[in-house]
Amino acid sequence: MEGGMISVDRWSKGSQAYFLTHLHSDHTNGLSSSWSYAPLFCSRITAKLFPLKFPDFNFSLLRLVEIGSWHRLSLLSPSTGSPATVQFMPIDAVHCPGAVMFLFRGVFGHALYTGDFRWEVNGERAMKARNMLLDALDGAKLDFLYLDNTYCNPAFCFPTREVAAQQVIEIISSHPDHDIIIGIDSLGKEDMLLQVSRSLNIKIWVWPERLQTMHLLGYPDIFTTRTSLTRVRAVPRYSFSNATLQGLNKQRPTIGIMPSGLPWVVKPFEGKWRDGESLPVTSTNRRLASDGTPVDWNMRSVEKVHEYIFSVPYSDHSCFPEIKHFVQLVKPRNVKGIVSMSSCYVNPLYYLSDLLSSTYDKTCVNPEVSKDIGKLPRKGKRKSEEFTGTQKKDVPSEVSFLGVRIRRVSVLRRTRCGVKIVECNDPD
DNA sequence: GCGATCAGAT
DNA sequence: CACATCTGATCGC
Repeated sequence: MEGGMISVDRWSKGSQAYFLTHLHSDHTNGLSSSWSYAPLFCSRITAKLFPLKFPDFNFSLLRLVEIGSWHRLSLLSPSTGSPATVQFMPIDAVHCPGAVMFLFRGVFGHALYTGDFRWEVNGERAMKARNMLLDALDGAKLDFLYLDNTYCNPAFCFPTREVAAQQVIEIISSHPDHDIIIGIDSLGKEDMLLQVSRSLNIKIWVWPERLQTMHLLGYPDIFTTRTSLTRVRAVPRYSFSNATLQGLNKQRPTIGIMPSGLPWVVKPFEGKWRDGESLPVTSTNRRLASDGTPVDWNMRSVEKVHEYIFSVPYSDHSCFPEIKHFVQLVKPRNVKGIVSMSSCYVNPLYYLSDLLSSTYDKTCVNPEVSKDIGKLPRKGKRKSEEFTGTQKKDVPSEVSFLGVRIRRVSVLRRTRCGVKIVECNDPD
């Protein structure tokens, strides 16, 4: 939309202020060293890491903002050109280093963009952040919530990161003669590695850029780029594969550990499981209930998904019970998921409809969304079929099994897009 | 030839 | 399915 005032994790031209929640690349699409549209607000840690990703950026545009403080922006109303004030507060998202949510206050009311977040129900940092948010709202309801709906499905329920890290430790200590490969990204899961290192009194190998990140973040000297110093290596997730592990095992006995909220799947599951049949723990497959929704993910624990590979439910995104807890807390009038698919749309309200029906402002609901409230997921598995037009067609089993609503388009691609907030509601 | 965008894979 | 990331192809300049 033309004439927006502020953009969050969205970098196209036309806003007067831009906000970056964290430095994962799916939130920086469109940002580059040559980007220079307007001031960019982010947390202190994000600003510190920023040059690693965008070395030639015009840093005079960066505005580091303190978590827990209200900041005032004087902007111009896009429609009238008259001055308009927006206030905002960054709040700890407890996702990866530097990650924050942004709470906005203006003529539109209160709007919260969560970015990616994990607020464990009894987590110390999450509780502090939760109190900060409630204090900032001061009894007001949230008018707009832009929610990290990555795992907004009751099928997703995983332990705290501390428990999951303990599972990693147990896998490593039960393989005393193996080399260990752990798949991680360019940012995030540092605390898991720290917990492993301390508990087993062992250093952890990381690749050179990652070591630089660790140093900038001020982690103690437990990370190294010298392979001879440790049998535990954290490697980029994209370089972690079945083939990699098979290759490594020709040299030395090696196991891989994949920390993820999603089971790490070697191959997509094509077969059929009878309802009620239990899976062996070594299986890579998941069982479907008769309505097509997955079971067995609840309280899912360590899973050996391959001869050499273990999947551990360590997630930097909130799982469903945490999302539910969060939504109950902020009582939003309007919710929009920040993660969507171009081929299928996971309506973030779907499994929250009971919670939202009392507070939800029906007049703000996109008709597409309101139609869905109270509807049941589609049942059963379908055969894959080319999508056309607007008529209902059969959908791939993987899509219906997630219990999502289908919006067909030509490409199968996940998108995570930021948002542009304009003067009078109408988010996006 | 370069950056932005997209498809595909891990 | 997709956690986030990289590589390679293609498009427009």
